[in-house]
Amino acid sequence: MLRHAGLRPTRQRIALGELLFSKGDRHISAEVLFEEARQAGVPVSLATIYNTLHQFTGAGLLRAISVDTTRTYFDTNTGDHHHFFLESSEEVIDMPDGFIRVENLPAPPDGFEISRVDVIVRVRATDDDRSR
Amino acid sequence: MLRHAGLRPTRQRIALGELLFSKGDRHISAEVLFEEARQAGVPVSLATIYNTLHQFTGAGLLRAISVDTTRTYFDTNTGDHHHFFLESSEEVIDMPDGFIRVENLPAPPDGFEISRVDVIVRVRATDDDRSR
DNA sequence: ATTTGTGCAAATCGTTTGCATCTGA
DNA sequence: TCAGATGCAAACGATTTGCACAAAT
Repeated sequence: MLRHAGLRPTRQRIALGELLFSKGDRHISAEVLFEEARQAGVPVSLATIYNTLHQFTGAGLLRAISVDTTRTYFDTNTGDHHHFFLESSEEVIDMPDGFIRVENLPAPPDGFEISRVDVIVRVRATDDDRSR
Repeated sequence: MLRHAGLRPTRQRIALGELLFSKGDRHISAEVLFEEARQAGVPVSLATIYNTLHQFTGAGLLRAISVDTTRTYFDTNTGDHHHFFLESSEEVIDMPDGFIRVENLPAPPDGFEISRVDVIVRVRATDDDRSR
């Protein structure tokens, strides 16, 4: 898989790849992956986590999502789908597939073509106090 | 306007409000607004820019958009509309109104209600070299 | 042997905070 | 007068970078 993506299969890339892709679809931040690696006994530095996430993204194995300005989330599902964002817990979850259809998209500005359409449905707990 | 929002009309808030709202709909970052204020001869600190942007957002005068993890953009158009994001220039522009219809939205997870639906259409220059 | 990746620590960058000072009501 | 606002500089947290060392081909 790594070799196919033009990346040298190193210890840490293999380990991170396993952490990322063997548990189904995930939305993970660098910090969390770092922590998981640490707990799995994989010796890896935070710098390498970032490098790897970006290389994987460049290779099309991951997709970066911006929902939250403070953190970048990486999505292991690179297919065509959209997300819920739980505002309270700052969690990103996949929207069940086959839903959402974006209709009547306007033409992009002249000289531009669509690269991706992101739909993010922000949700909050129903019984939250709405005083803010 | 400020008073109506429960904010004291201070020199800097008035000045920033004018910069923000007298040029039609805008998508602006703290840094850029700071620069504009500086050039307009408005004495204001960056901290106050941030305070003001957040207060305005809290008061419903602005809306924060996250398209780019590095920066927060504030939109002076708080109505129901969506955006194009020009990947090359990191610019946010409004989508002409009356377009885009999001159909067949799945129900939010149990105990949650929709707070906002954001659609971001990322576009890139047509003649860009696609080698990356 | 060469090239590419990794780890560390320091550097960056946007943003936030603490606190003394000022200002609008 | 005095609560609330501002400015400064220091603090922060996520991410990036420079460079010496290690590992893959």
